[in-house]
Amino acid sequence: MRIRTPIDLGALIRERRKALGLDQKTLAEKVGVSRQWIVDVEQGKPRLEIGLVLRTANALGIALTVDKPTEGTSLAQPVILDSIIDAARKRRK
Amino acid sequence: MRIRTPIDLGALIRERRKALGLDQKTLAEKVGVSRQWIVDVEQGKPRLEIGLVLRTANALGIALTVDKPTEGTSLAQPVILDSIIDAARKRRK
DNA sequence: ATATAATGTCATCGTTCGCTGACATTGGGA
DNA sequence: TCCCAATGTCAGCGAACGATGACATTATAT
Repeated sequence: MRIRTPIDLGALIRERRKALGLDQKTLAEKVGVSRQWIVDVEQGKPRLEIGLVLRTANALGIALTVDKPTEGTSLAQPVILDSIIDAARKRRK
Repeated sequence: MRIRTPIDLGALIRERRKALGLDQKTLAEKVGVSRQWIVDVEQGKPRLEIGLVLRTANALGIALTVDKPTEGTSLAQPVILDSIIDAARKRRK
């Protein structure tokens, strides 16, 4: 399933939360945000923090992935991506 | 490749921007944000707006997808969820 | 039908955002 | 080597966030 908008992601978070048998209060406690925030993200509010959104997705076992560019394009190989990410993490610290 | 944090996504955005031969100013104009915002997202700032982040990814042709849970399996196991959440809490503090 | 749980909605407040513009530093082409 | 492009960094400001708590509405269990 393709994620294009905050509404797409919010609907997925709600679906997965219900599939896991959790209510909004329980998920909020597990993620470490307010229940109001869970309401907001499930409703697809566009101005929420990307860090909290990714954390919520991770907490629900939602694996966001990016497809590799199709063969023939000149984009970077996976190993280069990994080193870029490693470098970014080092800069963060 | 798996996107877990704003830094993961920021590094990917920068890599794809360069692969497309764009500079920060050009991408900013294409997305409709400031160049400062592009600097921020590439550096993995966690508190940026999810709506702008997704719009930037879309503008670069980055397709974010979510794998469906395999048929017959129950979703993520509770113990795995708990450890992920515990890790998230430790990072937040 | 009733009671409780879950969700939706709203307001307040301290904090941070995104834009803008300027300036410093680094990268890259000639 | 030089010059310009690209990127990094910084500050001020109006607007919105996330937490909190309360209340209304809907869903669900009995």
